[in-house]
Amino acid sequence: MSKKKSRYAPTLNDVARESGVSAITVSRCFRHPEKVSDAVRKRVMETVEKLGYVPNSAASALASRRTDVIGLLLPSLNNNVYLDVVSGAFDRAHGTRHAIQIGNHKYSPLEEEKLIRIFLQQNPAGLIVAGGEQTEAATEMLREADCRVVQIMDTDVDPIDLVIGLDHEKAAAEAVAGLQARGYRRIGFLGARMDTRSQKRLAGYRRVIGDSGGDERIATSPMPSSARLGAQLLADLFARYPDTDAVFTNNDDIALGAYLECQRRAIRMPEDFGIVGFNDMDLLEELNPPLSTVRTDRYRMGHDSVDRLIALADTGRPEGAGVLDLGHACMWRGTTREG
Amino acid sequence: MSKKKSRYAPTLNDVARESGVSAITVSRCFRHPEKVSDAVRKRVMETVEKLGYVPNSAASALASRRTDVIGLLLPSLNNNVYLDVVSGAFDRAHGTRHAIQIGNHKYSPLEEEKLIRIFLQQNPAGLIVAGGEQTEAATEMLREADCRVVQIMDTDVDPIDLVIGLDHEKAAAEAVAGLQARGYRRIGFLGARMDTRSQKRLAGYRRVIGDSGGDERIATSPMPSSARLGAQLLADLFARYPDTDAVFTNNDDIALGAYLECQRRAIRMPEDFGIVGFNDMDLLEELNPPLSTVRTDRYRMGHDSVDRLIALADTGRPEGAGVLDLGHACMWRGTTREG
DNA sequence: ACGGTGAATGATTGCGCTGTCATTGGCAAT
DNA sequence: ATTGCCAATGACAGCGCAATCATTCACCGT
Repeated sequence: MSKKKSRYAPTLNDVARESGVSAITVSRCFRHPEKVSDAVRKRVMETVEKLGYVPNSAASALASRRTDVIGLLLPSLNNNVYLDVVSGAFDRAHGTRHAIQIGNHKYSPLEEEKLIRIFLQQNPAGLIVAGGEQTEAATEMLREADCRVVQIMDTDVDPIDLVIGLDHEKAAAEAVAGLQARGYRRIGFLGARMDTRSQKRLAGYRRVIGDSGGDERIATSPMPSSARLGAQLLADLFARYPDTDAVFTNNDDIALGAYLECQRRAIRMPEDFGIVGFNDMDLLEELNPPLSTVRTDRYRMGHDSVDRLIALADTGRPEGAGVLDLGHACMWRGTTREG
Repeated sequence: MSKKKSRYAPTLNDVARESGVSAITVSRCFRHPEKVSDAVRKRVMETVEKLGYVPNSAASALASRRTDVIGLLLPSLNNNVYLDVVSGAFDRAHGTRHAIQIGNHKYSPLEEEKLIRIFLQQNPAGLIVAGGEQTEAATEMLREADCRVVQIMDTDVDPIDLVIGLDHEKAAAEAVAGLQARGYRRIGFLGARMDTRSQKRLAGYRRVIGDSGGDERIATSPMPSSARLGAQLLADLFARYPDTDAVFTNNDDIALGAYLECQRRAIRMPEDFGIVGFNDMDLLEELNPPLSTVRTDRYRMGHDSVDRLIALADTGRPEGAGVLDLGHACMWRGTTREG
């Protein structure tokens, strides 16, 4: 297995010499094509094609003190929710000069702070953070950073530049109110991995239950979400509140667990028991009956974040601040009665 | 929203001055710590900590003509299978100086070739490809590359350096033979997105069916996998072969679709019908009955690939060639009869 | 005809780091 | 004591590119 040293890689200078212009003009053809005459640009690009020139991103980054990297900091990679964000981000970046660099801090604020520091040191074109519970220092770094920052997932955070997400409390409240409107009266909440967003969903649940004068019935766990855990949580809830007639859950994994536990106990859905999940994972629409849930647009969060960052990088306009609420949609399907 | 220019970022020279050594010694503390005396290294590292120094990867890459980036080229990001690979890769890279850079070519060999070219231009520490059907040019580039290449997913590819995967045909054959051993006699195959690996699974099915003198019953689609499609494929199969008594599927999404279609038709599993999926997605073990499937270790493929690449990068040893078969495990659960 | 104007292009310089040598000094073998 | 050797450290140059400023030249109005 002999690895040859890679073939000679052409540089800017090679392209410049070959096309009879100076190196900087070739550079401009890539970074500021509008500043080069059509004739020259055409000639240069042909040479680029001919030699198979690919810009050296390290040299470019060093000279310009910025990169075309967009950082994407996520709390987990074991979760379909973030896969969708990643997918959207990559789709948007595809074909542009921008690269997505993922960081996974595993729900650790300290780890996140470290990653932010490392990412910022590279002068990224932008940073997308799905935090919510950053350390003080992390927030400060993001605020001071000389790149744009998009905070995704939630809308009720303190905005740095741009926020793209949804209001989890509101979405949860709507789901719970929807259960009430469908005649369910003793509604419980199941939640795992109670991160900030789950807390917000719980708050939404509490608000609606409180407003209607009902009793809270809550089963949560700090463990990561899984269908198995969802089943356990429902069992817990039944043990404490046997007359519970519906649950709103933290997410679809937990909802699936509850759903299957109901099947095992031969509890009829939606007649005798209602379930509403959160996120709307594709698979669960196919169940019999299909799962009612709250749809969120994670793909678009990833996609639009990158879209905005690219737009800002290209135009340089400082515009773009604010909060973009992607909203949600309650999908009333087979695990809840007709409204 | 005023973005200050980022605070002054310390450089190697700052650390060097502050700790009373030369810049190159500081550099060595990071790249070749064994070449620096303990006393000096300790002092330097304290200064690094104090100043919050983070190496500039662009400068490092430019000067050394190599990066600590490990490329991970995948055919899809909409698929749990690859999420697991990504997850394993990131977990292993976490805390090392290595970064994982993902590329998504969406099952397009031409796109893959382009990505390989771009990635190689950066002098990555290593490249992980989940291909199987690269273009001629792509294969050639990988062969000539002066970084290590790990081919994952399959074992029956032409090895460049290291191959980490499993034998899909064998795994499929075992699953189908297992169905036969459990008394199923008219076994069908359901498959979506018939990429090379799916083709291999189909080949395994065909071999076993052929060897046992049975008739092939195959329903496939070029569409991406989904539970919905799985249900359709099973319906197709029943339309053509009403007496089919079991199916082996391409993957778990399709299996779930078939499973749910059986539920809708009130076909009893495992008594009257058997289903075996492929991949062993966590969720499906929780169903009632739990899905029988073929477990594959995608997480470990990602994890071990990065592990090997890091080991090779650190030691520089040219060792490491060969094929690492991670194997598979048939999980006989509730959708198949006892053996 | 003339200077003014602006678009197109070029020359120079340095980004922060590491490869490659060179240098120092301590220590063992003779 | 002298030599040779090796571990520890340093000086210097240059990686490939883009920011900055300088230059050229066509074209305009007067």
